[in-house]
Amino acid sequence: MEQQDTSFRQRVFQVIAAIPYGKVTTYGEVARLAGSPRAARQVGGVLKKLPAGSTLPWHRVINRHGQISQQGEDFQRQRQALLEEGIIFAAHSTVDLSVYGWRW
DNA sequence: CTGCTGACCCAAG
DNA sequence: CCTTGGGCCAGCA
Repeated sequence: MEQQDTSFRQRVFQVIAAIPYGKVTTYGEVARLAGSPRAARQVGGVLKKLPAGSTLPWHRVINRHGQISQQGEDFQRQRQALLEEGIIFAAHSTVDLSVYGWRW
């Protein structure tokens, strides 16, 4: 089988790195693809500690409601990044996952 | 080693 | 429809 001695964090990095430009996914999906379906929360924990200069497309990860789970400046930053990829937010800052969702 | 925390999710009411 | 409560699980003090 594949290598499972890689840390959870490592696998999360790989999963997120594979999200195509213009697409988004949820924390739950990332957790599932990383091998721990119930560790959606921890995905956020990993991203929170992401180094500032990371090239990882962390902004393409949102919650299952199609909304940004952050607040404050980070919220604004993420929204900006998504808008620049052509991802459109509805009235209530909602992303249509049936349109932009990755591997749905 | 123990306990607390959280950029979540789901089932019930 | 919205609100609660519980679980889950990796990180870190």
